[in-house]
Amino acid sequence: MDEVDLRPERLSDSVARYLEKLVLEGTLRAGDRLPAERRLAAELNVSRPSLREALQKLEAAGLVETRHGGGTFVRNAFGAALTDPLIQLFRDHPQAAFDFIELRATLEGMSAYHAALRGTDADRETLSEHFAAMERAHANEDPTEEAERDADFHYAIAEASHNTVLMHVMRGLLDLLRRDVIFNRMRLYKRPDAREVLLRQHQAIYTAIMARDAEAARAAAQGHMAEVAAFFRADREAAVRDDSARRRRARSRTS
Amino acid sequence: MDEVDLRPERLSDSVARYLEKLVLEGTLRAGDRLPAERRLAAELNVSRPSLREALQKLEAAGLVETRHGGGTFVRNAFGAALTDPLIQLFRDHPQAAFDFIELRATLEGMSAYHAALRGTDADRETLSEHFAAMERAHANEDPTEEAERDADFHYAIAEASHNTVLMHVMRGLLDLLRRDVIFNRMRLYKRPDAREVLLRQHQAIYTAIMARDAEAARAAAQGHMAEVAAFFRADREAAVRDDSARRRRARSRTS
DNA sequence: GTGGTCAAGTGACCTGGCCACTTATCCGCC
DNA sequence: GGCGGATAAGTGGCCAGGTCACTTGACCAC
Repeated sequence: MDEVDLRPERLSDSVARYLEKLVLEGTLRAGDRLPAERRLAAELNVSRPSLREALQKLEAAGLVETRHGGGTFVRNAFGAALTDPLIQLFRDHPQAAFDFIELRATLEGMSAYHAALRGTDADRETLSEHFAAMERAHANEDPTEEAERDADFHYAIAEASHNTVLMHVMRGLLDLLRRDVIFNRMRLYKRPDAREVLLRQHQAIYTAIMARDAEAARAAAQGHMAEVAAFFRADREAAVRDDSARRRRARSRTS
Repeated sequence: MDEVDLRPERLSDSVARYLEKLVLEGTLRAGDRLPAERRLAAELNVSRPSLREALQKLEAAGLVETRHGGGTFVRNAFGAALTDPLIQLFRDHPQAAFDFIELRATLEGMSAYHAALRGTDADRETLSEHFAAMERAHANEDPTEEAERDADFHYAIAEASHNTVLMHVMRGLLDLLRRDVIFNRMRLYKRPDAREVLLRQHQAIYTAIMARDAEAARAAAQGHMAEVAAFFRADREAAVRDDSARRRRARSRTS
């Protein structure tokens, strides 16, 4: 028996869906200003709270932007791509991002370890291909591409570990990462020293697995993630320094 | 000039962020029911509409689910995303249970390690309670109850590790155990020798964490899972023997 | 022009209410 | 004793109507 859900749709949901449709169809274009809440509510024959709930949802989804005394505006549809709810979660709660990296360190270590032990020749071959692709992206100075190939590489290791459950979990974690390309990764990969270091570490993991040295593979993978954590931390600290510098400039201007 | 945004946060957004934090930290667990809107609004000192806007956003993000006359419930955002595919996996490939145990060995090790390092006094207290409950269930010879308390104990360790992401992943995995999708643990717990050994190993993990000995805690947890794997293997072999015998009997009846 | 003031319009937030649905309890029937 | 249906309490869904703070633009004085 398939599960069904006959619950009637919430009013705010159908309103949100209606407005979403208008944006997608192009009836409402980016930059357009929506009618005032009171008016729009009247036009749609719904109460203002219901309309507001719908607008909040659209804003959370990145489709719309509201300015306090100004009005509500349609945003670039492009904006919708970079506002995944889960990503948002990690952005709003920085500690969770650290926990994420810490967990990945352990799982990447386990992946690399078992990949070295149990990887077949076919696994090694695909791994080699992925590593080569990563090197090419690195040479091309294409950070976005490099980040993608990075995720591919790590997933290939998980596959080579021949632990299906680990594979599934890693896939979930890496998907999260992939969707985050724009925020964290770009900043990480823009630093030339970081890109260089990361590539060398990938190389270390790769050679250890190819040499069937399980312990070395695990150590390399964990070291790699430790480095990512360090960069991440440094990135945060750099932001703090920038803040301080900005404050200094601001003060010197006013003095 | 750098872009700045001094607009004050919307009330509904800070409410949403607050509730998000509770879910991330594990204060609100998946399946928990939130207080009624009127009550929760009063507790947070906000109006019901503002709370509702926050809840709508959380629901859109998949963190929460509301049923019309029933209440609002916390959903397992990551856990579900990570473990839902696993249910399918175990149905199609029962032998993936070995992989499951192997992964758990690593994660339980990580949990125990960090629990020993970072666990607070409050964590140790709840851990003690869970361990005591497990001992009671053991003495009462109640396998079902003992298995439940077992899962509780392991989850308490994950909580004490203070890695929120690890916590959610472990919760997803332990839920699979609880729902018995992986193997019939009842059979495991029915073997008196197994129960005895498992309890002793739990004791070892427990004392190591209480003594703040991280390495010992990890070793104990990993050893524990190794033992589970061994029992499981034996159990499977016994099941195979039973099946063969049953088929022989069935054939002899029909002949 | 430039700077300031002022009023209209807007979103943010609240109070207080009604209705529909869900749940559990209890009661009467079988 | 168990089972099905009524009932009551609690819950989310929705609305009306209002206050406040902010933005905007027009207007005015300098």
